[in-house]
Amino acid sequence: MIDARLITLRVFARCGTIGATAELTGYSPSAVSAQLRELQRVLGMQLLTKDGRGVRLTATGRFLVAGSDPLIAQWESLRAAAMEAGDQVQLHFGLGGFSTAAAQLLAPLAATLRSTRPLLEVQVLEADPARCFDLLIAERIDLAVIVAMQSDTYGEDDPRFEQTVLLDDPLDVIIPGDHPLASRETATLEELASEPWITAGAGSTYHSLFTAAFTAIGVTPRIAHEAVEWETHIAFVGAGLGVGLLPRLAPLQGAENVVRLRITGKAKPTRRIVAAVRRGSIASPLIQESLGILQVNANRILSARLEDDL
Amino acid sequence: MIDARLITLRVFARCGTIGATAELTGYSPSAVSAQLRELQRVLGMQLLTKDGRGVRLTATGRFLVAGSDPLIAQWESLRAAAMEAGDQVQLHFGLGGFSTAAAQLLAPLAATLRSTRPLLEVQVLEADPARCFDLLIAERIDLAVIVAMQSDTYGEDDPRFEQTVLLDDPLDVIIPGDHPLASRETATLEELASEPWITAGAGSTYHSLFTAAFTAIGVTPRIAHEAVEWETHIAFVGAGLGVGLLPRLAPLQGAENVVRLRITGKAKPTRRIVAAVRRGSIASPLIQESLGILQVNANRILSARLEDDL
DNA sequence: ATCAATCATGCACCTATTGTGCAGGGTAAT
DNA sequence: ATTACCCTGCACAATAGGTGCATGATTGAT
Repeated sequence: MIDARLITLRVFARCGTIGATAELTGYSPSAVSAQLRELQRVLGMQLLTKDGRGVRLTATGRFLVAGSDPLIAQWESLRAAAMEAGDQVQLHFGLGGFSTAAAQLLAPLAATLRSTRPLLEVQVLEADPARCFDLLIAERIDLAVIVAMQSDTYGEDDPRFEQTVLLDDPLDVIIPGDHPLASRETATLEELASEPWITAGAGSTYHSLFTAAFTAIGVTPRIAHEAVEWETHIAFVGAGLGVGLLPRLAPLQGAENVVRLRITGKAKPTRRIVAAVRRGSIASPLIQESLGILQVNANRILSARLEDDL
Repeated sequence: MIDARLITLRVFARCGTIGATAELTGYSPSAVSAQLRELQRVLGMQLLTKDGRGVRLTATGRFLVAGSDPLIAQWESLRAAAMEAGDQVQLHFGLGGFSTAAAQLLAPLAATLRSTRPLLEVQVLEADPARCFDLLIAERIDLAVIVAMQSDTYGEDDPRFEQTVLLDDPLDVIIPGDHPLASRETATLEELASEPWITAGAGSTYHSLFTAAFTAIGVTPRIAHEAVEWETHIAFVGAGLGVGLLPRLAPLQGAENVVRLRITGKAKPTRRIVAAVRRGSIASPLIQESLGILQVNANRILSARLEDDL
């Protein structure tokens, strides 16, 4: 119910460029440009200034964007309360998440919702955590399952979101089958410190997890290779190119010549998996139900592990 | 920036019928109907139910409308703060008021604004107090100058508005020039209690002022005639049909055979003239400036009276 | 009981908002 | 200087959203 042009402005405040805003919102750059111009006209405010070859928010623009956070939250909250009060049915629901989460948590959620709410059209978008937040701002999705990250752009207590912890997913090490430690059940990071490591590209979510794990024990690992998909990681390890970290949730699915070991010792790196929604919307019955389903699934995974560990 | 369809819903909540909503918002009934249907669709809520030959808000609808009050206020507040912070210029400004106020207070205000803000397009709508509030809700006007009234629909502390007292305008009596009291300067209501009275139609703002004045002294006046315009009141009095009340602000403008007397005694009826704006918008620089101008004019009127009284 | 009045809504039609795609112009980087 | 990048203006197209009239349903009056 908040004017779409204001949403566009908020997305622009995140992206900084018209082009990126267009990509994120699904409009063309011309449309974004025209929308923002129109917004300035109806409000009688100058929100943008030319800045080099791009445009930049004015002080007024930044003020408006910052001030609109509580407005959005209040609307979400009102909408949620009305849905709750009226026992109404929602007809569209956008979910976002990264690959493993999408597979392990979002897919079952979507399936369950499809059966409990036949009228609901569920849409799942695979996207990395940062983009998930962007998509939440752009109102392209309503709920995201992501790896918690303390990036410089989105904090845990960002006024635009509310986050709920789903589960802590520990990282295992994967090593080649012919590695000296391959017959072990567990290993410490220190034991593997001098190995050639395979990691994700700098800037990705996993890279920061990776470096955090090693700075915790005061070691700078030697990075031999970079891979994007877990499947590639595993293949690299299987080819004997080095060792790597693999989240417990990511399946090893019959890989040749790769062994997975639990990490013990002081540094036990984990990734925290959280659900994020726009602030205010958490009271919505659909969100509540979804969070419940996610939590149940997360607990199922956790208890399966406990049995596994016995 | 709040979706126009939500505004329409709010207006409907006031009016109760699609037709009245259309009239107030300036749309056609079909458009209002379509808008509300579309609103229900995008929100996935049932807001209206058939009720006889009309429609009625559902519980969800009422909930949503009530909950949207703070949302609107917050937006107005944000908008005002941004205008203030950015020193921006507004380009449209809608004013509303009833006849005397429009003439005595709104006209000078509009004139002043036209000179201080050449870019601003000022629009004045003449409407009675109740309709002014409706027009504020419908966002057709931004500021209204009205007679304070404790009607059943709009209270002084309505969450949708903020009101500022401009001046208290005393009511005088007007009597025919050949009346026994015509040579006096003042009179009490009691002295005139048995006269035939001329008043406004039941339901109008002035009618309630009129009755309030007489219930204060415990008298039920005999109502001889009803008139809408002050000019008609005056003409009736001039024709010797009875006596009437006339606000000090309303000019007697060379009427034949009519004398105006100040009212003294226990009951000194006055009408309180206030400015009303949508809640939150009062911090806007344009509103602030306008209220200042109105206040200056009101004080000018008051001091002119003081001189007059000497 | 009939008739008229009152309301909402569906439909055909139209307008104008709002979108796209491409060309152009200004600015920074190589 | 050349290239690459980003925003914007323009012609054009889609479509959301408007009006007016006819229709159907319901209430109140004659």
